[in-house]
Amino acid sequence: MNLVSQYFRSAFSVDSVIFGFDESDLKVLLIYRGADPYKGTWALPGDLVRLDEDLDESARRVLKELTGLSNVFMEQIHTFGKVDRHPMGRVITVAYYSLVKISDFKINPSSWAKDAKWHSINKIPKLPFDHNEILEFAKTKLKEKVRHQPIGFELLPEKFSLTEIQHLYESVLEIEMDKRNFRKKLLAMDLLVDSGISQNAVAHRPAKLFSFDKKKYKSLIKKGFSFEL
Amino acid sequence: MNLVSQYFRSAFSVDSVIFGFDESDLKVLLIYRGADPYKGTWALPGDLVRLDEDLDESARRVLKELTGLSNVFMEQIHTFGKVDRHPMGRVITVAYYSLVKISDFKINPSSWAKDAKWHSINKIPKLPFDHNEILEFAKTKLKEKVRHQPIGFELLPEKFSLTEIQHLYESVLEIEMDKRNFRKKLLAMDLLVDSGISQNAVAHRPAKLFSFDKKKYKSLIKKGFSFEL
DNA sequence: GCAAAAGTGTTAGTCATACACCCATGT
DNA sequence: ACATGGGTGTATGACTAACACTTTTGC
Repeated sequence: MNLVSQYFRSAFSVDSVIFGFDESDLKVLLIYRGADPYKGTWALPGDLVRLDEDLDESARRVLKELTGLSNVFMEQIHTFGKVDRHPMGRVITVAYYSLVKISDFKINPSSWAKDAKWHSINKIPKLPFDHNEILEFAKTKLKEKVRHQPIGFELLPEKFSLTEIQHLYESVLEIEMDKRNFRKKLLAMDLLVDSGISQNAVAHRPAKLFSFDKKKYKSLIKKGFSFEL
Repeated sequence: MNLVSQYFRSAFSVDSVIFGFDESDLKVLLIYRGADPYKGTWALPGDLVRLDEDLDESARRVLKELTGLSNVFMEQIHTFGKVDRHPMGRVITVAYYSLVKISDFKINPSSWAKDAKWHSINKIPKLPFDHNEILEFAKTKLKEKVRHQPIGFELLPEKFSLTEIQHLYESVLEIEMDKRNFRKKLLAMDLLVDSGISQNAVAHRPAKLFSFDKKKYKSLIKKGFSFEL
């Protein structure tokens, strides 16, 4: 048996955990599978990697086909490679997660996805393949990352209130945080700019809206600053 | 073109960054390739994954073939999948790192490795494929991990002095640390047990030797303790 | 007795935590 | 006027960082 017949008989896929945040709730975008295997079940979006595309490219293609979005925070999580994880043959999958602003787009059903819906992170159904395991890895990775890099903002609209960002942290980390201490720490980093705008039409004192100063963050990084929340 | 002919024409490999520590120096085990491609160059040990083995199994097999060791700390780093990274076809590689005690074994040259040698982390030659990039990822991952989990001990003999473990941290993290503060913090965690033994035949005051109490660590973890250095 | 690394405490400053009331708006 | 969430400061304890001299051994 030569090398080609012995080894070059496998495939790899990418699967994406797409996180969004809405109404104080962390959400994940699941698709309703329109193709076998597991046609007709909720699953993570993903696809086989084409022979002529890089892994990261492939993950971005999947995201773009589904959401139309392309400049999005995305990172590799882990690769899952149990022998029998895929019913059609030896397929390992490289898992990615990405962070999107829910309000930025409408979902485009595609060839492999008949439908797609946001699912609250606490109400995830049983998923096919090893997708529940992948999702657990994604949550853990997001928890670690969000404390050491200012990626939470990727999930919020351009302008947001301090309470919104706090709720985001609380729901990602699954802990409660003290309002005064949270604000003190976050504002002390000097990475938020007061937009001068406030909420309106809310039945309480309107909150000031801030935005994240990406340029300032990058320049602070160069000076040795390290984000931590 | 059906699915099999279109996609099931690729392979995947595992590559291992095997770290060791000796004489105050972090080292990496490189092999001298005995097979094409890149026969006759230093490279990371690795092999194609067999169709009937899990990814992690495969990484452990590579390590065992080379060193004979099997109960070793090992963790996945990242998966590298540029289209043209391998000259023989579409091969993505899943990179792992492991931490071994250098004194525990002698290297076994194997089918794919004509020879193997420890290379100081600061003197790594140009490596084939994307192996230099993999090594950089491994270093970064190790730096992050060693601060949040007591894995440094995996690189030291059963019994070690406080100065040895400090040097290990210094060379992994590429920083200098204060002797008194380091000891205070480490001993305060109450994870080291004084073996009652000291160094001998050293031309200075002999150091006490300690060992790491794995059981105690596991029980503290359950109570919510989190390691941090 | 000299060289070499081991071992050991205190102080000052910074950071994390805990905590409660008044304010602005819509209904 | 009431309900709702927005906005703000202080005090205490914990942790971090900086720093220098004595001890034990081999040669």
